[in-house]
Amino acid sequence: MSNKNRQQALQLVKQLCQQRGLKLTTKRSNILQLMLTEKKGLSTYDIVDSYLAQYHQKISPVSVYRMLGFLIVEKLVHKISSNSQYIVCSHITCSHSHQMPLFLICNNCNQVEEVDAANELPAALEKNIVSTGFQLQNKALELHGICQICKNI
Amino acid sequence: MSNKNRQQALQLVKQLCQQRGLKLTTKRSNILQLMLTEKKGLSTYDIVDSYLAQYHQKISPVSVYRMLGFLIVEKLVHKISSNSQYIVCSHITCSHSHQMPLFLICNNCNQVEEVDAANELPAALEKNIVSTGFQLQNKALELHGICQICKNI
DNA sequence: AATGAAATGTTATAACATTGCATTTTATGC
DNA sequence: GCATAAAATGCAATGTTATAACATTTCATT
Ligand SMILES: [Zn+2]
Ligand SMILES: [Zn+2]
Ligand SMILES: [Zn+2]
Ligand SMILES: [Zn+2]
Repeated sequence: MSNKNRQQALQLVKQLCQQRGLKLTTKRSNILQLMLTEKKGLSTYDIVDSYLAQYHQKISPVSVYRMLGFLIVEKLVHKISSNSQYIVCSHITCSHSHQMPLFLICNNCNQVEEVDAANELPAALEKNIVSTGFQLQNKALELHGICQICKNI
Repeated sequence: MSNKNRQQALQLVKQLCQQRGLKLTTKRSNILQLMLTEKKGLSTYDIVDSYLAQYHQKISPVSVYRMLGFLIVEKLVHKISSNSQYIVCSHITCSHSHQMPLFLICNNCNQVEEVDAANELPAALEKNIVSTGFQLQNKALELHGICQICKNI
């Protein structure tokens, strides 16, 4: 994300936190900024390292977990559970709500692209499981493969 | 899985290993049997505990990882990466090959049901990602929710 | 300034996974 | 049968991801 877009995103998040009565503390903000500069998924410990590099300040993994927890609850960040990494929600700059995000995770470069399930996909999925009586809760799909950039290298 | 079906599955796996020139050692077989008795996903360490309880013999986590690795390579076992658990492939008793398995994982009881994507689902998924240039590799979908049994409790 | 709630720090530990090397088991050629 | 090599397993150490328990700091409210 470009510097300008990052500033804009941060501004919007600030507003949003104010609306919700939440505190976007310096460290929470720093972590979010840090994540906004990356299109890649980051592990908790990646963030710890990156935080030190960027802000010349140590932060403990425990704190990072807690701050990620905060950001996830507020739907600003997603956890990619298949590889224990975290990304900023692609909808952070818009009010757009999710229905069924698809995470396209590159096994080569770790980039994660978040797109929305469109057309008949949600219905097709539902149709596939309705006979089992299973009730879907987490509707995000984590898809692993090779991104366009890596494919063309 | 019933005792009879388990014996049958084991018999088939034995044959299959012979065909492929693989050794289904006692411990590998024990682990597979152990997993066949469960519809739940098991973690590596669950298997360590269960192995001790069933066979009165200690086995190290490292060994379990290796044996799971063997079973996964041979497509007899799946890893559910979103919760680090392992299940026997539902197709173990048939020659049926996968195209796109759906793992329906109960967040309450941990049961995993493996069903095959049917009808327009694979095509719908492909249609959703084709414009991104992303090339899907691992086509399994891990879906979290509540199973029928837990829903009705 | 006193108070209390939220955030953050600190330490320990749980849970999941891999590496490297030693030993045992098994298959194979002589 | 026996030597040899390869495969499987054991074992110790370490790495990675995550949470629990408790202490301290920060900050708004009174
Ligand atoms: Zn999102
Ligand atoms: Zn890539
Ligand atoms: Zn399967
Ligand atoms: Zn259940």
